[in-house]
Amino acid sequence: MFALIDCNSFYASCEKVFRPDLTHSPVIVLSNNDGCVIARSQEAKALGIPMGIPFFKIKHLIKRHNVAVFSANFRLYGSLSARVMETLAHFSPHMEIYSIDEAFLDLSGIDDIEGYAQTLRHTVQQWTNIPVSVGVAPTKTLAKLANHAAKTKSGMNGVCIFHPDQDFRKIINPMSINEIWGIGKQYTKQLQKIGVTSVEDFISLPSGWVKRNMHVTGLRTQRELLGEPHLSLEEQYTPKQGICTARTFSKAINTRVGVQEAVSSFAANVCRKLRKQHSCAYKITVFVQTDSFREQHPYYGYISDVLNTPSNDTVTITKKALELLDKVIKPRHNYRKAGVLVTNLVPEKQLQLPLFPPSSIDEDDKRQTLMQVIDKLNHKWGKGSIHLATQGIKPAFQMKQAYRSPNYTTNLWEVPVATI
DNA sequence: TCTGGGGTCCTAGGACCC
DNA sequence: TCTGGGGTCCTAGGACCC
Repeated sequence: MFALIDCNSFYASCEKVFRPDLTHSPVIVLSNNDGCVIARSQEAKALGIPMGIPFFKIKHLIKRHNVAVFSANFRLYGSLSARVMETLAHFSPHMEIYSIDEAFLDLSGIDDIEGYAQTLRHTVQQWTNIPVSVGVAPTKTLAKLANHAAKTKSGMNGVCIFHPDQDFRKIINPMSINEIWGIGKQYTKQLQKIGVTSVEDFISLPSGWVKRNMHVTGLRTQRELLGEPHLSLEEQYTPKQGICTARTFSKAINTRVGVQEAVSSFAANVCRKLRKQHSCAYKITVFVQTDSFREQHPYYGYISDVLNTPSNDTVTITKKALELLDKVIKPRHNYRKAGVLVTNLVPEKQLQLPLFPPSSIDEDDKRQTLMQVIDKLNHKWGKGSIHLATQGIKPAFQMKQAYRSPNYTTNLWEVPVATI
């Protein structure tokens, strides 16, 4: 049996952990640049604040209902996520961390699953102060639906179990197809067109139709809903196949230097992530975009190139990224977004050296040491404490974060203070 | 004034090979 | 008039997820 443990309103719950005064208040968390709503506490959902809505459109609601507003603080959420996952690891030797706020556990061999799930829930609450819901079922896709039921149906007490020998169809059949894991906006639209609206409708579709229109992934989803497991627990860490850093600028940038500084920073960030997972990249892509909301014909340009030798060196990759930027940027445009993407990743240790290396092995070693020092300093003193000059001293692309909470758990100067 | 970021997987189609 | 068959690899684009 698979259990899916999902943190309730995770980012909003994180913001409440060190703010007991907000325990019963509506709380929302905003995306980068304080652009739109990406998380809402239960109380905020009840006020009718939709997911993803631009912040400026709900300012009146915020004022009227005294909603607590936070800029996204991903450091804090990452740190609290680790605490939750460590707690969950006590409950099964087999766990898959699926996202920042979700994990699958293998609960095979547990007799009293209901009691076990309740204990798990209370333990996470007590140890981390984060509320979670638990769904248990014979397949991952069904566990997702069980979790959804645990969250939304009254009387479930945060736990919902689909035993294979029990008639859980009564619960899932009426559910809407867009609750199914793997059926998103487009498929929902397509399915509704042919009159398929409930889980039951979807299950009864001929598999030929599903295969034709939703490919093998759709077919897998259908089978999983019937109780046949087709997805297994992925316990092993797999390195990422692509790494990207992209940002919307708080204000449009109309100078070449401004965009160069942004792209330099993104390249540096991508390299830091590459080194963290011990990978090197062959291919680099740079993209820029003008304002897609205000311009009638916004410009989206992207360009890629491959390196002779894969690298995770900030100087090498930044140089290449700036070269590419020069080719893709058009003058007299107001840029609103840019990004750097690296793909064709290979493990650091298995580098294929070129026949005629451009630099000596000694120089490479020196460069690697330099990167290690940079990573250490930035880890200790904060991102960007030391950086290439091309990233700029006072860059124009700085993010807007007017409502950021303290880094309670990761910065000694921001730990909560108790006064008596 | 104001609209996020970072990933995965799958398929179709083109280039190229023998 | 009529134009093979069977592969591989790569890329772009579209779907999905949180």
